[in-house]
Amino acid sequence: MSEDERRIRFQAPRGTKDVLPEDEAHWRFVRRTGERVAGLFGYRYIETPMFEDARVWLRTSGEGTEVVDKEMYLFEDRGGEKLALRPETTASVCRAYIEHGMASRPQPVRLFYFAQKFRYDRPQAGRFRQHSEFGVEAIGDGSAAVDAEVIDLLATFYDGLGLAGLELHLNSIGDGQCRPAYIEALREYYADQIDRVCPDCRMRYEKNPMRLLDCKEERCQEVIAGAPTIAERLCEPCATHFAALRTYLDELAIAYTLDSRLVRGLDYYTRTVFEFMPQEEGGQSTVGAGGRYDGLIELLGGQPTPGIGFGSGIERIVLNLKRQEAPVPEIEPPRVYIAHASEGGLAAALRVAHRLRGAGVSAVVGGGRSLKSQFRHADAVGARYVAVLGERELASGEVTLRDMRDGQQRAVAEAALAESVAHD
RNA sequence: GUGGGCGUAGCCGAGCGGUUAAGGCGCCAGGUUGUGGCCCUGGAGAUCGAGGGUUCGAAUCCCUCCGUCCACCCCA
Repeated sequence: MSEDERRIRFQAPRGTKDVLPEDEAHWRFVRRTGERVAGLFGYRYIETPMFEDARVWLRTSGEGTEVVDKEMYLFEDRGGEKLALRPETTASVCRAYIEHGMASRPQPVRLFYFAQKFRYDRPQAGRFRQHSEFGVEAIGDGSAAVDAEVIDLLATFYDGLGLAGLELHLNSIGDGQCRPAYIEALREYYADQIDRVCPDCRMRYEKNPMRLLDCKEERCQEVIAGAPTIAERLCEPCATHFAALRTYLDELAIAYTLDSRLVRGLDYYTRTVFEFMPQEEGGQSTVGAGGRYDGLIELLGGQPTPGIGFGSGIERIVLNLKRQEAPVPEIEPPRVYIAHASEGGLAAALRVAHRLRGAGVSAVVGGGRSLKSQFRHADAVGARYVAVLGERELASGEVTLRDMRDGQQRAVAEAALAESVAHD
């Protein structure tokens, strides 16, 4: 190794980040809340590989979408398999549903997950090349009641986190029956206005007309305002489904904003689509989003099976919790810090710590330094008690126990230590 | 993929052509005889993001790259 190579300072790759102990309280709170709420709704845990056959996404996400065209991490392994780092989780879970014959389980199959996703984006605040998300999928029941359930689950999750000010945007984008006709109507409308819109929109007109509605360019707004909406063109079944969902949401007292311009970035969505976003203005706003995907299982080679789910980015949740200074449960510091002096003291300290942990009491053993140092250290890590094991204690068989909160000290038999520190 | 701001020790941050590269936080140690939080003293820790150039001389000026942040795009 050359001198130059030896001096390399490694960094986490662009767009990735380390989650450090400073963030532990937030991350574990989000995780615990997700697990708890998923349990409340009867959802079961699933985990799928971080990479798999690239076709799982190439076949489902849609050509012309950013995710497939330019954001996937594609690679070949040593055996020549064409693989991709998971850019989104739903298709992966659906693949598992088919592979493991979950159609023969009671329907719908309710699943939740924590997963990393990878997209080759240009990073910015709240946007990463690797991010984590909490998500659920309910597969095998096309009823609007399941749509309401999934949205309710996500709202309950945010509520449990104490995230305030999120607005639910809701839309129906129709299905194979009505969407083609709508897209035709949209194209017809835009055909006359095509010279008035931005270059991006001209491209959208060709490749992905639904996204025309999503354009933020000033010059396109007037055109969008006059465009036909999907709402007025939904086929009877889609309209009925959407109306039912709205009734259920009203029943659940879940407020929402109808947003006829809400379009998702993946092609497999049908009917219900939704997004939760903070009310403040700003780019990377969406914290959680999802929708129904009634054709997806079939695209992956399974029997026609309806499904709906959402994903919610944990980095963005944590960002919003911090912005709002929302309280999160603190991480418990070690209960007992075991300070020692002399060699025999260290061995005894290890034994005492082992015994405390066996009794369910957290304990850390001080390093080889002066007692003064060990006390400073104990204070710095926030230990409630310090147990001293020095020559006197080794001789007497009792440890000196100091309550760091009030400074009171007393001698305690080793066997009684766990009990002595158990209560406040 | 496009445009812009920024990059000095783990963190914050002064210096902006010639300094042994401030200061604060944090870390480590000491303030006598086995003990924390406050205070005092000392110490470790900086290829001044990287490479190239201009100059007698560059952390300070120029170029390239990398990283980061913001907006767009897209999305969680």
